[in-house]
Formats: sequence, structure tokens, C-alpha cells
Amino acid sequence: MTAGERTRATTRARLLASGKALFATQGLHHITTHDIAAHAGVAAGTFYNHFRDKAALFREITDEALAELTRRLDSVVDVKEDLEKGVRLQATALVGFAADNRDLIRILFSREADATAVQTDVLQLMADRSAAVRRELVANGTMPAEIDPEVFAQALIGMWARVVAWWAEDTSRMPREVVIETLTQIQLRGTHPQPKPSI
Amino acid sequence: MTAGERTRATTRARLLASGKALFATQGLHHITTHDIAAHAGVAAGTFYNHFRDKAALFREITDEALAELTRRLDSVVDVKEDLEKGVRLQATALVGFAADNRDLIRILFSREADATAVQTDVLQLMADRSAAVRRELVANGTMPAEIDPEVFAQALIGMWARVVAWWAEDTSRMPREVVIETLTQIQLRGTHPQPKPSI
Amino acid sequence: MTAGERTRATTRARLLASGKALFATQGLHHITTHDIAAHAGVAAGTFYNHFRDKAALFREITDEALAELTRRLDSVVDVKEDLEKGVRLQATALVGFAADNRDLIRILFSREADATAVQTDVLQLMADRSAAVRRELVANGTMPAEIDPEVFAQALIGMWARVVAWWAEDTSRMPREVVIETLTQIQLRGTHPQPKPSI
Amino acid sequence: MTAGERTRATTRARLLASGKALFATQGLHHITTHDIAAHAGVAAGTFYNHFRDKAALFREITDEALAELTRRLDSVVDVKEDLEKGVRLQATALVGFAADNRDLIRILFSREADATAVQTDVLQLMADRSAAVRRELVANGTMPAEIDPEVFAQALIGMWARVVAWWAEDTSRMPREVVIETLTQIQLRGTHPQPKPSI
DNA sequence: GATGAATGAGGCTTCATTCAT
DNA sequence: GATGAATGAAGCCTCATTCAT
Repeated sequence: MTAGERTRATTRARLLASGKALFATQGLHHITTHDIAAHAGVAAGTFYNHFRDKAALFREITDEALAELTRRLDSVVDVKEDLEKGVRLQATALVGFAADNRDLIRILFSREADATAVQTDVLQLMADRSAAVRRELVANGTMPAEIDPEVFAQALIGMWARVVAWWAEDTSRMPREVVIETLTQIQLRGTHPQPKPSI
Repeated sequence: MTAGERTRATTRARLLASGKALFATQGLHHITTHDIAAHAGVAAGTFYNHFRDKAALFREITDEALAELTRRLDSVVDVKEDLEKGVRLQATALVGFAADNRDLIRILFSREADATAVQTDVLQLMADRSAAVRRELVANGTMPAEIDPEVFAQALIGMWARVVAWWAEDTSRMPREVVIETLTQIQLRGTHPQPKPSI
Repeated sequence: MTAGERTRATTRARLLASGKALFATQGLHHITTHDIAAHAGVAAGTFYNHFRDKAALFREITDEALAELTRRLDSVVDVKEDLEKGVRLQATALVGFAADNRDLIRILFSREADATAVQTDVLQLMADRSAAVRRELVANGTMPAEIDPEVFAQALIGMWARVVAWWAEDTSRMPREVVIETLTQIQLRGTHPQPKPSI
Repeated sequence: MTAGERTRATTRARLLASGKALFATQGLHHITTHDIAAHAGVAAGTFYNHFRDKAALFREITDEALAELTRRLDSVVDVKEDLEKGVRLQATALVGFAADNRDLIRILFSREADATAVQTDVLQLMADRSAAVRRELVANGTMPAEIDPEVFAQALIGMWARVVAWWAEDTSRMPREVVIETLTQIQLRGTHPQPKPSI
């Protein structure tokens, strides 16, 4: 990599970082390309040397974030082995990602993530993945048929997104462990668990 | 009511209706006051005879929608009587509201609902209500302490909002009963219910 | 005069009064026809039953004011009789008019008075009158030729307008007598009178 | 100064010049930012690259004009030395400024100069300066107490502003020397000088 | 004549994007 | 590649005026 290339890469990285920081706190619509360039310490026109337009930067940020989140969730041991352990590990991975990428979470799980024209909805992508996995589990009887895979996927993603976006806004709101434990319990037992049948 | 007042009320209603329809499909930011006026069949300036600005119209739509939704949820019989029945009735009320007010649902449960300046987040309001109820139930032992009331509330609202917004986009996606049943099952047993202990 | 005519006249008078009060404090451009109608306690459309447009109302106010001011200045005894007495009486009449018609003064002597389209400049009218009188006085040697009648007229009117508009804004700024005396002295002796030659 | 900076400065200067020309002939309210931009040969948005808004441009023009006028008036030799000479030199400076800056005069001495929000009245500033100087002269007996410093200042400024604005509209109305001489005579002897006492 | 809802032209301002340097 | 001035389309909102009741 030449010196020029290094400079270019640095500029690009700074624009990305500025985009993350500003989109997270102000949202897509309130931030201008000038804001981002200024925050990155470059000229307004430089923005367009690196990104086709504002949507492209936003898209790149969300794509990257989604890839990383997906990677973390996938690296969890197979859920089928031990249901409780699997669910808890996934919740842990999700919350860990949120802690490490607070800005990204707020961007990813804001509804503006799908306001951008010609863009796939990030949450929908996650839901689709979940639904596919679920369909298998229902098919082979591991999961009950009363819970429809599509609806389940929307519910799961909605729950995750909201909880994690809420927590990422201010992580001092709640100890990380409580968030993980609550998500786990809800998944394993429901939001309104019925008392366990006494013997 | 005089003729003039009737005319005025009609115009106002048409603007409201146009706002609902357009916001639901295009979102707050993509719709202009001119769009709304044109859709309502009135001149651009007429918009401002009825609403201070675009945010005021949006706010009025969401406030009204929230009030109606709250009313429906509250009219359900007390959950404490019969847990399963209560949960199912609430899900039924929620889904019924979505079926009757598809546009409102999509507005209410879009994140743009909190993008408007000086506005309370609709979902947060619902979450606060849920959290308050839940704290009581945990306090008197009806609900398990492992599920934190705050986190629970965010999870419940996130789940509801996403499922219902998704379904309202295209209600032919899924029979209404399946949505209700799945929401009910998830609340009572979790997304990943453990197999019932065999005897 | 029928009852209807009396009502109509009353409405007109109230619009005029409202116009005076509002134009005086806020200026022509900051006041809307709605403001005037509202202040007068009538509907917006009623304004146009009495005045062709906003300029017409403004014009009528200034015309009326100018006529009254002219009347008062003209009623002063002839200046030629006794120079000092005449000058002082005119100053007295001017300041008296200001005291009695503070709103009118502020409208009449604001530059907005000539901002209205197709309107004769009120101050210019006064200047023209003064210049004409002056030309005679110069011609017959009563007044010195070093003081050009045209320039004199602009100077006199400018001085009067500014002093009186300033005082009318807040008459507690200065005792009325001081205003009169100063105007008189300036006219008789100049702003920078040279010391009287000692014998 | 780089080429870009030169271009920018040129654009700014053209906007300022256009503002002066247009405000002088049409007034603040009748001129739009688009008018100014078009007159300057730039796009509408360019205006806002150089001035926050229309008022800022207007303010800048008047501030600059006031500074220059003040500079000219201040550069005159001290009035106390020789009363007649001092008064005449000030009148000469004032009229010279008007001849050199006809547009500025019409803007500066229009009442719109104080119509702009959050703006100090230019004429009032001049009056305040004059009043302060005058108070001293009265205090030390150089000027007669019958002429109140505050009223005097309003009168002087009103007279100057009107005469000079009138003359600047069309300088062929009157030879420059006549304007100067008349202003001088009025200040030294009054508008209605009493015949000199014969011995 | 009074009413007041409706009209719509027009002004101000923002900002994503381009392009000459 | 970086710069940043310029662009101009587009949006929000105001308000003088009209007109049906």
C-alpha cells in the first residue's frame, strides 16, 4: 500500500467513523453530508470521493454492522445441543455486540435503517434468517407448531432490536447480566410464564 | 353546527385521512405538506389553516392512534383472573386494532413516530405502562423476578410493534388467528419452550 | 342614518383604530390584515368590505393624519407678524399634535409611510408646502438667500419628523416644553449659535 | 490568497454590491434574496454561502456605511477651534459622503434601516454620539442650555438624514455647494434667523 | 354586510451534489 | 485525491385576497 493509498484509506475510515457517531445520535435525516465531512475533518467534496451518496455511506455502515452481528450470533454453539445454554449464549452475544458497538446498534435498530431508498430492511434480513432456522425446528418437531415460524421471527427480532437499542442508549440503565437473563428467560419460558406444575 | 363548520370539519378530516394514508406508505420525511394537501384535494395553504405544521398533523395522528389502542388494550378483562385467557385477549385486541387501523399501525410503530421534535416516544409510553404493571406483579410474586420489569416491557413492546407492523403491511401474509396464537404462545411459554416434562 | 349604516360605520371606525394602533407599534410590514381584523373584533373578510386593500387603509390613516396636522399648523398666527412668536407657536402646534396623536405620528413620520406603492410621500408634501412659503420669504427679503428654500424645507421637515417621532415613542423622555423650546431655539438661532456679539 | 479565496471574495463583493444597488432603489422589503443573487449573477443558494440571511447582508451594508460616514465626520478638525469653520467642514464631509455613496445614503437614512430585527437603529447611534458631544459643550457653557442635547441630537440627525437622502436621490437637484451652505447656515444661524441687530 | 375557510403565489432557506482548481 | 465554492431543486410556511354562505 502506497502512502497515497494509506491516506485515502484513512480519510475513508474517518468518514465512516463520523457517519457512525453522527447517525447514531442524530439519525439519518438530521445529519448532512457537510456535517459528516466536517466531523471527519475533510472538505465537503471529499465525501463524494469515497461514497456515491449519503445513502451509500449509511448502507455501508449498516451492512458492516449486520455482518458483524451475524458473525457473532453464528459463532454461538449450536442451539440444538442444549436449548437453555444456546439461548443464553445468543442473548449474551447480542448484548455483547450492543455493548461493543453502541453507535451501530442505534443505527441498525432504528427504523431509519429501512427508510433509505432501495434498501433492504436490516431487521427483515435477520427475521428471514430466524424464520428459516425455525421452520426446520418445527418441521422436525423440536419446536411446537403453535408458534408460527414467520411470526416468531418478527417477534424475536422486534424484541431483540428494541431491548438492545434501548439498553445501548444508556447502558447504565441496567446491568448487562440482567438484560441477558431477562431475554433468556423470556425466550425459554415466555413473558408470562405459568407456574410450574407442582408434582 | 353551521354549514361552514361542517365544511371546515370535513376539510380537516380529509387532511387527517390523507396524512394517515401517505405517512403510512411513505413515511414522515418523504411526504410534503403539498402532497397531503393535494391528496386531500385542497390548496397547499389550507393545510396550515388546520395544523400548525407537518409535525402537528403527525402528532395528532399518533396521539389519536395511541389513545385508541390503549383503550382497546385496557378494555380486556383483568389478566390476573386467568393468565392464559388474559394474554390471549390482549393479543386479540392488539391484532384487531391492527386489522382495523392498518395505516395507523404502520405510523405508530415506525421509528419515525419518535423522530418528531418535542415529542414523546409512543413506544416508550407503552413500555412505561407495561413496566409499571409488571413491577406490581413481580412484587407480589405473580411473576418471576428473573424477568426484569423494564427489560420485559421493552421486549414486549418491541415484539408487539414489529409483529403487528409487519402483519399490517400485508394482512394476507398470515391468518389473523395464527398471529394471535403465536403471540399468545410466546408470551405464555416463550419463543423456545422446553419440552414438557414427560411423566 | 339607519341602524345598518351605523353598524357599518362603527366597523369601519374600529378597523381604522386598530390599524392606527397596530401600524404605530409594529409597522406596516409586520402587521397582517388578519391582525387588524382580529384586533377590531371582526372577521378577516370584513376588512375588504371597507378597504380595497392594506395599502388603502394605511393611506387613509396617513391622509387623515396629514390633514389634521396641516390644519393645526395652518391655524397658527401668521409667522410674518412676529418671527419668534410664530416659530414658537408652530413648534407648539406640532408637539401638541404629537402628544394628542402618538400613534399617528409614528406612522406618519416612519419611512414606511412612503414604502406603499403608488403613494405620495407625506413628508415630501410637507416639504413642498414649506418650500413654497419659504420661496416667498426669500423673494421679499424676509429670509436670507443663503438658505435655499428647497434644502431648508427638507431640513425643517427632517428635523421635525425625527424629533417628534422620537418624542412620541415615549413622551416621558422629555418634558413637552423642552421639546418646544429646543425646536424654537434651533429655528431662530441655529443648532450652533455663535455667541452674541458683546457691545 | 489562493484562487479559490479570490473567487469567493469576488462573489461576496458582488452580492454586497447588488444588495446596495437594489436596497437603495427598492427597499429592504421589496427585494428578495433571489433578486440579489440574480443581480449578482450567482445561484440563489450562493447567497447563503456568504450571508446568514437577508438581514445579515443588510446589516453588513449599513454597518460598513455607518463606519465610513463616522470616519469622515470624525476626521474633520475640531469644531471648538473655529465654530463656523467646523460646522461647514462637517457639512462638507456629510455631503461628500452622500455624493460618493449615493446608494448607501439611501439605505442608511431610510427608516427601514431600523426595521430589521435585533438591530440597532443607525440614526439613533448617530444621535447618541451627537448628544454626548453636545452635553459637554452645554456643560462648559460653549453651547446654550436652551437647546437640550437630546432633542438637539434628534433634530440634527433628522435634518441631516433627510436633506442628504433627498439630495442623493438626484444630485442634479441642487448644486452641492448650496446644500453645504444651507446646512451650515441653518446650524449657525437657524432656519429662521432674526435680522441682525443694526447698531 | 359579515363571515371565515380556502386559495395559491411567493418568499426564505437548506442541502445533496458537482466541478474547476 | 482533496478542496470548497457554487449550484438549484425542493421544502416549509405566510398572508393578501376571494367568495360561497
